[in-house]
Amino acid sequence: MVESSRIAARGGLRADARRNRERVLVAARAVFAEHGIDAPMATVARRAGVGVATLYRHFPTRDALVQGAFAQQMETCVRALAEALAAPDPWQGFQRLVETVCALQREERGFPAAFVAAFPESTSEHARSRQRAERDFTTLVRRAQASGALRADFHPSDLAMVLLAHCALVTALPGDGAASRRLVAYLLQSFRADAANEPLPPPSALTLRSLPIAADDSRRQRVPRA
Amino acid sequence: MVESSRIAARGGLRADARRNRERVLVAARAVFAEHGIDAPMATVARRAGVGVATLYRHFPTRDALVQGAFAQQMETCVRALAEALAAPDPWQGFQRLVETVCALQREERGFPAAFVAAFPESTSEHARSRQRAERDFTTLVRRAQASGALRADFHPSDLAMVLLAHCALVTALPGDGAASRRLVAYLLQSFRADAANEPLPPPSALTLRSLPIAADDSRRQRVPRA
DNA sequence: CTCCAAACGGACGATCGCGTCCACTTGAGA
DNA sequence: TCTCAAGTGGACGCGATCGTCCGTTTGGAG
Repeated sequence: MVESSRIAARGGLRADARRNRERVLVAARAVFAEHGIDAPMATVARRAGVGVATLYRHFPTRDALVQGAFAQQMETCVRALAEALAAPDPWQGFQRLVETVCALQREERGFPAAFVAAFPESTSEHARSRQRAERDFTTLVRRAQASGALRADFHPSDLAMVLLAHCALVTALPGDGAASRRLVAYLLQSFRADAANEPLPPPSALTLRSLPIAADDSRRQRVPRA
Repeated sequence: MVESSRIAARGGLRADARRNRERVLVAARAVFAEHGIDAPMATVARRAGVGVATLYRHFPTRDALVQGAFAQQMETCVRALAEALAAPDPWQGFQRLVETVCALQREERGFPAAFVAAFPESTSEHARSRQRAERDFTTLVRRAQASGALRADFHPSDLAMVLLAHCALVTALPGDGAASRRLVAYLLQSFRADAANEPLPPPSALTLRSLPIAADDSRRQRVPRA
């Protein structure tokens, strides 16, 4: 009884199973960072030192694996949003939020694609947390606009736009933080109210939910010109 | 003699070969637009009503096909640059250039990826025209900065940054011109000198040449949650 | 220590895209 | 019309990835 509850408490998995699961997650992060989230499952398995079957038992689909691998980063994003909302100056909060998320995308290679790709899918749990994130972000935007720092015509959907564009930059240019940082800086400046000298085209219907499987980064190889 | 020169004048191809070549190009544009530039060669062949062998004879590699399919758009880009240089107001020229190229990426789906992907490769001819494009663009930037409209810390490499980011947006959101237009508007505003209220991080080493195989858009499919 | 269900690993059949090869067709010069 | 090189099409062999199946191993309860 004591023993069995100890197992249940640790996820109902046998000790070796738990260990393997963890190994797989570590390997997945490494492989995804190196080869993109479309890397062969077998590669992840080999790197983890387990058989494919083991991998598939723990994560039946590639998406499950991706989700597992980057759960921590997602968590960080959620936390960043909470912090942004709690910040005394809403513009500061907004700016920090964008910078934090983009920095995360920059640092954890493979994550950006995962981040963008993760949204469309809907576990009821995920759907709810996503909805909450959107609502919170909208609140943040409104506050920042009310404070006069964020331009009035900024639309919450612009966040998805930024993240998508930024994701591509990071994915396409592994290791080039410079471009990423610069893009973010440009955009943040144009989001300030005092830069709003000209009207914008209408916002897109883009939402964090419901959207785009984005730029994956399968490193395409040039065919050597014969 | 008259006959043979007629053939030579039309590319040295037999009438049916020429016809097929054209069909392939049309099919390629359609297929690339629909499935991304990584679509199976066989799909293009089928759509063109041709055998694979025929396709491969005309275009030995996928890159050759991509290049052929979007040659016209590339041409348009080059022309746009020339026009921008010729414009009386360099800022106007700059702005129109960015808008034109982005519009092109928006309209001809599949082209953005082709555009970005096309640069790294170097036929001597291509290399030269690329170099020229970069030199011309740099000139344009300098003039626009001298006129006082373009912020002084804008760096020519920022163009590549914009195109890359924009490419991802267009590719990921087929049919959503809104996001694309909005991103371009935001960025153009932040490029204006009068928006340069805060310093930027240093520019990346990013060049049009020598760079990134970008976001392809192989439509990844959600695995239906069982 | 014994036992068995949980966990494991890797072989395997299936699918897919690539690019070549070769036997057949056809355009066009004579 | 005749002829043949140019052009064509599709079958084929190769290699990669997927996801499953099944015989073997092992954790841990009794």
